[in-house]
Amino acid sequence: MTIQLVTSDAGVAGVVTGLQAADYIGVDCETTHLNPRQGRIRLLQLSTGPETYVLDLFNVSKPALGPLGEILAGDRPVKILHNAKFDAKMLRHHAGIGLGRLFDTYLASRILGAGDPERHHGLADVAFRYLNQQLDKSFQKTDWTGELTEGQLKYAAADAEILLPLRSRLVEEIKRERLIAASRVEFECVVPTAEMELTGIYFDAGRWESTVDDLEGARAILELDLTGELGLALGQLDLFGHPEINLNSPAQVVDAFHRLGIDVRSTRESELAPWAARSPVVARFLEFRGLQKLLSTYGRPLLERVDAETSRIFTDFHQIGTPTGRFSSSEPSVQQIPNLPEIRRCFCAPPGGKLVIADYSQIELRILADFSQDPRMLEAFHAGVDLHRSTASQMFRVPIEQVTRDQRSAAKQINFGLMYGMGAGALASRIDVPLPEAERLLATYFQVYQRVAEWLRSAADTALHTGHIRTKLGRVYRFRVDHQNREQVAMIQRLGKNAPIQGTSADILKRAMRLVHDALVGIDARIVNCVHDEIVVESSGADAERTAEVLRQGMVTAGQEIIETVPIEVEVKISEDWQK
DNA sequence: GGCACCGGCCAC
DNA sequence: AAACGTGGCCGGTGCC
Repeated sequence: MTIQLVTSDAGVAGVVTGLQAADYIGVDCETTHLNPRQGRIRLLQLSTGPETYVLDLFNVSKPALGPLGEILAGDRPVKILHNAKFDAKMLRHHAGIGLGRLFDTYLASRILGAGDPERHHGLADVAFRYLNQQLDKSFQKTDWTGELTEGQLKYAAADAEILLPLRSRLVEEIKRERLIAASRVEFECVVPTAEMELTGIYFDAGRWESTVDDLEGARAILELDLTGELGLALGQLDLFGHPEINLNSPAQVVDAFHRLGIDVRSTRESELAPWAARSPVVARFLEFRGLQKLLSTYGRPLLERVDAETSRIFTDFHQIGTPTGRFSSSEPSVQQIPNLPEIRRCFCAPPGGKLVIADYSQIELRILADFSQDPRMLEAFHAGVDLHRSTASQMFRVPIEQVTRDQRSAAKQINFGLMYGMGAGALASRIDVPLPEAERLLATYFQVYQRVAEWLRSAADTALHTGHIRTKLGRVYRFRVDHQNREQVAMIQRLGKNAPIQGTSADILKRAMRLVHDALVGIDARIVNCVHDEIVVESSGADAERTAEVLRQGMVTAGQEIIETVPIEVEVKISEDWQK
């Protein structure tokens, strides 16, 4: 292979010529920082295999990259990258370049890894696993701002060059494991995810600050009160002779409760809740803990995440964040923001804009209906009736309009719980009935939905006996089964039921992300968040209605592509802020 | 001081 | 006691 170093605008034409005939090109960036807003691209490496071009972007101007941008944005040649989200963000932010058709060796490796937590997926790990080749990553964290060394250039070129043979090997594996459809959806979701991260979520810090002040005031009063009462019970005094206790220490709090005759084993809410009715101190403690959770996790930490210039929060989305295929998000996680109006309303559109919020209606139960082909469940969804009400009506043999609130609630608990592999014991405690009653309810449920019962059984069996499950798209989750370990066997049986459903839901959301992203071209709108069955788009006020229609259409289409026998419903709302 | 673990709890 | 799946994050605790 040869390396061609390009250090001026004049050199770009030669690169374009060299790349045009290629079917595949390896693409990689070296940057001065991992965060696109804090660092720049130093090197852009492009490899056809025999030829590797290394462009020094400190010395090549953005306009000169135009023709190269067209190659990168197109469908051919296919771009091969390792963790393309990173390069996509850098190229979009600093060079205004979008990525077209791509193959991501990182995501491919994760898909093939099928959730194995032992496997690592850095480029060197993947190159070693699939090509048996040692890759030197010691230059990765060197200083990319100054005069570049021969070693740095060779390292940079090698990273791009290896992507071509790596793709070939990974494609063989993907075909062998029948993971083509899942890979395609993942690859096509990279650019929407990258752009969502770059956009960030607008946040009203002023509003949140005043809410935090109020909550802190309320917490301070409770803290004073509880420290007095519980600290006194403990008999602990500080230097000034005042009662002392750490309310954040479950051990100390349990101890204090014991001394007050409150016989609890832990301080978790479900344990304390029954006492709260009789004991004001327990009630106040629970109130304190609620505020403490809110403030410690979301209060100041959220404010510190707000970018001062843009008033936006930039989070990391992990496209394959879980073995089932779901996204996860971190620093901060925007998938676990409490569903409280005073918090959610701070995630809003910038002045003059709108948030368009769309979520799938009961997508996991629809997936269960599709997998099981249960005639009664299918019929309920086709008729468009309230599924939980319909379930209750059939279980309790009452007309649908006579279903009581408790009956519907019990049916709902079962509908949801069974997808997680819930047993009679868990059901009994959730709906507060004796165990035999819960067992009877489950038996009745399975008489109504016989095919659901069969599917759940066979899903658990498949997991246990084949050691893997697949989603509708064919994504695989593999587990090691130790048949001697009873707890683990039970766990795998529950996973066998849940993972295909949860994973299929993730498949659908990712497909939707791509369809929506593409359909929003030309509309003043961009995706700002996604939460498992929900996509949030920020738009201008003028384009909100169009955005809503595009969003609904994209999500429905994605759902219909992947589950064909159950209607898909998407609820869409236009709002100033992130409220349901 | 950093790391791992735990109890606890937020989202879907 | 734990109890139905997937994550991330907090403060406390104990270890090196």
